[in-house]
Amino acid sequence: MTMDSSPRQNLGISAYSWLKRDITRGVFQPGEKLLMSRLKERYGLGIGPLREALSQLVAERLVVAISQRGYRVAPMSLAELADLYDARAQLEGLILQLAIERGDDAWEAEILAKAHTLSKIMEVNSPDELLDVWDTRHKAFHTAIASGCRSPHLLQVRESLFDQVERYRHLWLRETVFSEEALERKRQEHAALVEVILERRAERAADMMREHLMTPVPIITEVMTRRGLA
Amino acid sequence: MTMDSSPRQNLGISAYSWLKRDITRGVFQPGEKLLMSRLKERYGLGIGPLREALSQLVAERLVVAISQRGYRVAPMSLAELADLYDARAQLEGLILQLAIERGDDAWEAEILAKAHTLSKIMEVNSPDELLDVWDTRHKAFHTAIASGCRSPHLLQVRESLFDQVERYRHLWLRETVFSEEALERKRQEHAALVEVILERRAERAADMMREHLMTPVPIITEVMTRRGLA
DNA sequence: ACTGCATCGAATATAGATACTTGGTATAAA
DNA sequence: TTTATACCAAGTATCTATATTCGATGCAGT
Repeated sequence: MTMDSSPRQNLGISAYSWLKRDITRGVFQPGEKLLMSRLKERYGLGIGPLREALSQLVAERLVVAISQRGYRVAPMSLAELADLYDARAQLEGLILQLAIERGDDAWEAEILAKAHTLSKIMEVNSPDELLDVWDTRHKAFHTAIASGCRSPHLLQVRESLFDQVERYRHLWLRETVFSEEALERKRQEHAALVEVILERRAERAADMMREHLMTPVPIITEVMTRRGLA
Repeated sequence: MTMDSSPRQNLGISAYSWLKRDITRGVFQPGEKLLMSRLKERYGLGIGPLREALSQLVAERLVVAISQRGYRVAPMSLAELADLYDARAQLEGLILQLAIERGDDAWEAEILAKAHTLSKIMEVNSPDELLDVWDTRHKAFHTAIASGCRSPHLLQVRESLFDQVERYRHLWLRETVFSEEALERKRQEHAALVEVILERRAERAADMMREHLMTPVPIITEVMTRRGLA
């Protein structure tokens, strides 16, 4: 049988996924030194694959390498928060304008589908499950909108900024998802966004998108200050 | 003496620079398999540092990794050429609009300085030197314009697309720099661009920038077709 | 001609050797 | 007495070399 269930994934690639997840989830603090001995123990891997994974994360700016002095988790700061969200909002605005120019009927349908799935979340057992489900569907909704631009490379660049922002966004998620009031506001913003998009009002839609994406900034600033991360 | 002149750069980082250079310069063909034995021999390094360098290049999409089957140079295609240049033109347009909103007097001065340096190239000994000098100054000119957006992360994303496009751009360079006619046209486009930027006409400037950045596409398409790279 | 087996080559991982940095302590000078 | 510097020891990153595993190719046998 050639249908082997184990495609034998390269250990470096697995190490990459696990490390990325642990960094964005805050298992490793910003600025923290990533000791090879610790990582070896935690993931049960040799140094080689770990160095490979770390090299990739350096390229994605989630980890910084200091020559001959090992690796550290990239630091977080209020300045980076502001710039990262601004850059992302501007880029997403551009992508949305292009999507409105270039998107077809299937694109519109996909947006409506994802918006519906997002707005109707029920039957969740635990708060953590709510967070996971809402987050997944929220991402899917925004990705559906962006995909209309039909440019793989713009979408790739969008992904890259998204990965960098994820650590900050994670701080915001807990504050938002567990507040019925905040959740309701998001619901309204999304509905308004969909409406303007379907009317193909590019300029207005881009403005709304930029504004929508900037709303978490004050909240995250507050959380970071409170926790002394700034 | 603590002033050691050798900061003892990690071999992985050097390997990264050399490999990147050799890939963008076409020493390794698109799609070509990167044999560890070959690389070891060529750069005089062990496998470890090479794997590190390759991992970073994978994150930058210049190399693709096939699990358990080593690494290959990322393929080139007409489809990627078109999308890459489109994405870059759109992004650069956005950045220019922001730069015109946000740039100060020092920014304007820097643009004028770089434009002047670019337009007055003389005293070159060889054609290859002309290519190098012109390319360096051309990049500096465009970077000076972009830097006005004051967003490190947008500039970082711009760099990333630029690195990906460099292989294609290199094909175009030889066709343009060695033609006095093409060079003169570029000179005029740059002058017109500077004029509109200094007048702070954001919309018009962005349009011109997008158009300016798309001009190499037909030429590169022609070269690729001629050489059977498509 | 096709299938199964063996051999070869390449990628991957681990383990060990080397060289660097860092923190502490002791000594000397102010 | 205090401060600064130099030296020493422990820990850590980095590299090279070796072993293992996986895939591919060629040959032989049916």
